[in-house]
Amino acid sequence: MTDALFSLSAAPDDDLLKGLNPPQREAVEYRGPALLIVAGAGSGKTRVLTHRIASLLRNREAWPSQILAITFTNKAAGEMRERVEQIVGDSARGMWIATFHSACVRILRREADQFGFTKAFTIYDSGDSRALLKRIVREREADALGLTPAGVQSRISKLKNELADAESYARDANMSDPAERKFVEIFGDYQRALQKANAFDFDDLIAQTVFLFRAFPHVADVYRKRFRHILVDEYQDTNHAQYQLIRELTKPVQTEISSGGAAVLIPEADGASLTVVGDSDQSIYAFRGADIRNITEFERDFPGAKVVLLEQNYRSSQNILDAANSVIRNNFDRKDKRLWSDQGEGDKIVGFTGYSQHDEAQFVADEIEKLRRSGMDYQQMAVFYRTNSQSRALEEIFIRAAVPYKIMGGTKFYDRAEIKDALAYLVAVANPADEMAVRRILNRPKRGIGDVTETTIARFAADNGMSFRDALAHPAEMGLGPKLQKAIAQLDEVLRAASEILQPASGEQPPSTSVTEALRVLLNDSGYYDALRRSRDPQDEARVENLDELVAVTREFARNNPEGTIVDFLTEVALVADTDDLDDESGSVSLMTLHTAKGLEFDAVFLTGVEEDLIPHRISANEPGGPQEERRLFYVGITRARKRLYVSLAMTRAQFGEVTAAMPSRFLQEIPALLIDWKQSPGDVNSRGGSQSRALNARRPQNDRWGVKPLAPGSGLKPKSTAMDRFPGLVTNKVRDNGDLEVAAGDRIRHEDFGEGTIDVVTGEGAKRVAHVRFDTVGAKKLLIKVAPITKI
DNA sequence: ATGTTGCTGTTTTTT
DNA sequence: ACAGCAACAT
Repeated sequence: MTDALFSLSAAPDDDLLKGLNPPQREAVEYRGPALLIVAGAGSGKTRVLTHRIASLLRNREAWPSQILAITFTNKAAGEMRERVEQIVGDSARGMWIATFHSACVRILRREADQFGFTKAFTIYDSGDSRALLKRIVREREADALGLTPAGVQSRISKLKNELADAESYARDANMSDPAERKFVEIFGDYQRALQKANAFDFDDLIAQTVFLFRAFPHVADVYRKRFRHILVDEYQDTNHAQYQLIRELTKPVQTEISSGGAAVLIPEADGASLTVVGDSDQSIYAFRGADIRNITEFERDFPGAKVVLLEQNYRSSQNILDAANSVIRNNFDRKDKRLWSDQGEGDKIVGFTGYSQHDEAQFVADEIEKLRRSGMDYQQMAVFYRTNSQSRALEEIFIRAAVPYKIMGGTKFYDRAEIKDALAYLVAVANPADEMAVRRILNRPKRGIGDVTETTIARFAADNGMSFRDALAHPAEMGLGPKLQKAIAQLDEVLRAASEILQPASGEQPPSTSVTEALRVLLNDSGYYDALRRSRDPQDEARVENLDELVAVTREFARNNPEGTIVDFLTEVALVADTDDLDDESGSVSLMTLHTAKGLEFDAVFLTGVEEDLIPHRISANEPGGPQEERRLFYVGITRARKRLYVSLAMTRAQFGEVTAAMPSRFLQEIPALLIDWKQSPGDVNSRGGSQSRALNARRPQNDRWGVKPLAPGSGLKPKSTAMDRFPGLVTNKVRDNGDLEVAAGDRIRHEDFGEGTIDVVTGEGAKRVAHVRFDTVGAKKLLIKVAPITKI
């Protein structure tokens, strides 16, 4: 890093400011107690943040260890660290660049002993806490009062985000309402269960850190003295607990000394300097407690705060920005802000209306291939949707069309049952107090231990004042059959063996490979692996592969963290969502929800399912501020696009197993008509009844907003059903298998939907053979030979 | 204790 | 459409 060394000694900031516009420079250079950077989409805020940090370091205004930068996702944290490292080199090491959650975990692990936890505490994800609540709701027989685990969970989460606990809530609650009383009992039970299990749920990570700081000011002071510069990204999405955490950290440090019998507070250090970056137009997490007021009232909260506005957009073409501006303008109650660009108009937005979600997906796939042929890489394209369930139709079509894709977020790797089982084994060793984890693995693989035996063990543990885990060491004393005794003893033995690997009795530090080793011992000696391999269920084959993958993850972890412990590993998997893994298995299109898309950018963006009841989502209609938040979500989607933006919808959508008619989203009409080039407008689909194949459709003249020609009575409007009739089995769920079909370049084929064509080339092998076909009428397409409805002619 | 069947609600977004 | 689950059967 000669570069970094050089720049450390060179005249400080010139290269850091080069290429920045005036407000950006000011955001980098301003020094003071509080700075708010209002950063519109694509205005270069990450650049400003990283340069600001670099400038602090270079000018020796701060040591790396005095900097705390908080982001919302691990991915963003990783990117920021990387970019700072690029500028200042290794001195970036000691900085805390982390998410709220991981920063809090670090603090809590250090201080756990102070308030009744151990360093090895477990982090419960929402699945874990729902499982726990399910048990409590059942025990308390709360379903009779209309309390469901999911409902209770979301209420508790909201309360924790407001820093309320069971007691404080009970003070204000209407305790004459039996359901309310029951809820308070459940909340209390839940919190005690967490404490007993030495566990925190997601919301606790933040809230308990705040409580810790408030209860132990001397602990808080340690961090207040340490962090002199605190920077928070995506500030518009902070909730109350996070806000209070920041407040605690930025308080001045005072020392109490007694002088003449009276205690006097002497200021010892100023509060840390706080920089926040955000854009209230991109606030999309109000539903989980984000409070937009944190940013709108920043100047009141931190008097004397400096505000810098970044409005020039360096990402998108003007047409895209115009669309974004015209949409967001419809939100009242916002400061007017207009993004502008000097990059020129760019291409028009392309619109398309499919007859069904599959038709829509086919359009997306076709356009992706067109873009690819024009030279754009797949990894520069993204498809967004409002709900995860919408990804299915897209996937089905993409597989058939051989479009390489990856789904970001969604059903997570770590949510799979076999992975959770494997992790529960590790947790049972690392944190034996976590009864949920031990119970989970009790009968996995099947050991013949059912409900009755489980209760017997729990009873024995309670009677003898030992933990559930420790009770497993005494199977002979529970009056169980010999088979059960043996099963329990074996489990106990396996856990013991793994514990010796991870936490040797000798007290010495286990090698970094110990996690991999322990996991292998646990999965093999418990019989888990064998049970899966013996099974005839074809899904179990995939499960074995997933477990192999998990083993690979532990190996990777050991490589990256030579000092890493089992607790570090479990922290990482608990906090690192799949969205974060930057697996640059390059060359695939990214599919994700609009929420996941925040903070990302792509050359080409497809906004799909732009329909009423989807975006804005039906449920949002009843929530205060809901429709506005949906509009911001749509705005976030639009502003992710650099060059090409597509909006698409379907006239019918299968939901809950039945097909319903869909309406164009109100947000579509907020985009000026002349910005959209409709390849097929909602009007086309309605008035033509879908009688023509899309590929043959010329663009309709735009008579009105959608290009709908007024319908004469009795005109050729066909019953709606024809749209569907015309596309029977465009996507069938029957799994075709052409496995043995031999095709080669030059062959003529016939496709059920696309007609006849000539094969240009065949790529791939085995089940993944792909035919690149030039059809006579619909142009070039790629087809996965194994599943395509084609015949040779 | 475990496997099978038919019923239920479910799909808003996530650290 | 589908997963998850209670009730019933093995």
